[in-house]
Amino acid sequence: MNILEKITNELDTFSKSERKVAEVILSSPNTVIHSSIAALAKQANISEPTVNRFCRRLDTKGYPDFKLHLAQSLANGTPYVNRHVDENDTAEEYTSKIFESTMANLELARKSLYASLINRSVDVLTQAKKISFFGLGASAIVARDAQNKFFRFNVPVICFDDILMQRMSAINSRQGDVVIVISHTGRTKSLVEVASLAKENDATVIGITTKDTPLAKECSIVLSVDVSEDTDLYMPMSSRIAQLALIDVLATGFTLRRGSKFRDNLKKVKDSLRSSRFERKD
Amino acid sequence: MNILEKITNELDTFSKSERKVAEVILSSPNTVIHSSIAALAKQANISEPTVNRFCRRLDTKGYPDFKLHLAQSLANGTPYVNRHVDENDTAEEYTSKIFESTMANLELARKSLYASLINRSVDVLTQAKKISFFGLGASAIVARDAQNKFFRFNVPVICFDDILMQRMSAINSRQGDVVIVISHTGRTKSLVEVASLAKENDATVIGITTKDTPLAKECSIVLSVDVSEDTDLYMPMSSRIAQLALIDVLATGFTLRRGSKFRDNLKKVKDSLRSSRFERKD
DNA sequence: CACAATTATGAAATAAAATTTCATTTTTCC
DNA sequence: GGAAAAATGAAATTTTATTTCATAATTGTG
Repeated sequence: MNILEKITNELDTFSKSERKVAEVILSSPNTVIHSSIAALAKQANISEPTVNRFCRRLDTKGYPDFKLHLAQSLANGTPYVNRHVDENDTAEEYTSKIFESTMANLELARKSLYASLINRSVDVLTQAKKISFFGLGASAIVARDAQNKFFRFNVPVICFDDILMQRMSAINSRQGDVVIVISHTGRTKSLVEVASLAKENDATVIGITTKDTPLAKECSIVLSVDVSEDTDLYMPMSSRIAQLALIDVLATGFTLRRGSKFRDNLKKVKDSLRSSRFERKD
Repeated sequence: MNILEKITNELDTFSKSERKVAEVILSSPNTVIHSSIAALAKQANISEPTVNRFCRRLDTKGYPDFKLHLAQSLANGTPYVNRHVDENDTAEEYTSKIFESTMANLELARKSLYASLINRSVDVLTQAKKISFFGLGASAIVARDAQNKFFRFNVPVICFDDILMQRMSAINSRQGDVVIVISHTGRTKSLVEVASLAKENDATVIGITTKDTPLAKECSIVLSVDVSEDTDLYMPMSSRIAQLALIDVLATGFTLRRGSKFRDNLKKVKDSLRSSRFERKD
């Protein structure tokens, strides 16, 4: 794990002096990697051994080793940590925080995905007689986006964002149909029922949700998209963004699997939109 | 520049002994970052001062500083660059590429946003009598998402994703209304017209689009979201994801501006959804 | 090819930095 | 309120890095 996140996470377990060090480090990690242990101790108004103990507490071998870890955390320019929006943030600050935590969440989401499951999902999607996307609330938007994407592939695709239509559609599904159910929480009752109904009617049910949830249990394939919990009131839901990225992945997998003849068709769809646009001059 | 690349590049300019150090470093950089200068000197069969001189030659302050640079080079195998999906990519590969280029695009988008314009947008949004979101195609999804978010704030908000309703709504707009027009290309004819109509009727028009486009010219405020061009057929549009992040930013700014009493209200909306969900056990 | 000039190298000395030890202070818990 | 435990820092020690300087290797010149 990123050592900066680790420090943030364990902030409560630190002693008073250790917290002082932690604060100095978090506020200007880029300075710290160029400071000696003495300089850092002075900045935090504590002694050198305390800094050393602090480093060991974080499972590093000592101060130099700690700096190495810190340097690695900072390698990507800006550390994509989940920083929380604060009441007194300027526009500049909350903009940065939101973009950064969105990126951090995408990183998290990617790590939680298994290539083999994506492969299987693409398999069943390319074989599907009909593809349905179901979502509610924020996830309804993801379902619509998916419909948009797969519609271009010229395959039978539907999308519903109301409970009744979803139920009816699920009941009418049959072997060879693929139903993709999208829900971040995986606990929305009606969606869990829809998944269950679709499964009873022999459709393949793919869940884009968090693992180990009631919804996940009803699915044939679970594509788990883990993002950090949005416990903070100010923090927007990054889950839908991670879900959209996953839709992109599935759509790309679909395109690749279908081969080159199919891709010519895709280009036609793109070109067909041209006349509705103003020409570019450049 | 990455220090490992730098070593490789300058390999010819090194002296005999320096090359020995370079080779040891290049062959197992991960060991080196945990070695002392003495250990490395011994491994390369040269003296400690030579290692030190080698480090300085590469514009680092000394051996410890050199290790820091090395650690950063090794930190993240792949930086968030825009890598293109290739026909022969495995699921693992295209998943990584898509997530990474999405992150790279978010980074780009963030850089193209001006805090002052976000501030002004939040200003007009908090003052607005009515807020309308208009988008077509992929941007329609963004508009819906925005409606979803702002609806929770208990303000009059509408969203249309068909041309006729957008036109009618634009014609009926008046002073104090805010119209947010979303379009990645900024060249969709009907949307440019809608923006123009809304402006004629004294609404404040905020464009979420690319700068210097026909649409941008019609807007009172342009929030430019630059992402790298999706010239590649396989590459999905990251623009909508950047737009969604921007919506998050606006919504957050809105919440912050409205103050604490308003936020209690937000919490109520969140809580009201609880009964539709399965309880968590943990 | 000799031989000065330049450059590269390493042994030893020095300096700097980090760590350990241990006494003192602070906190916690009965 | 006071003993036990934990936290902290001063000083000593150890480890690590750097500088100095003498020597070796290389280069260029006549």
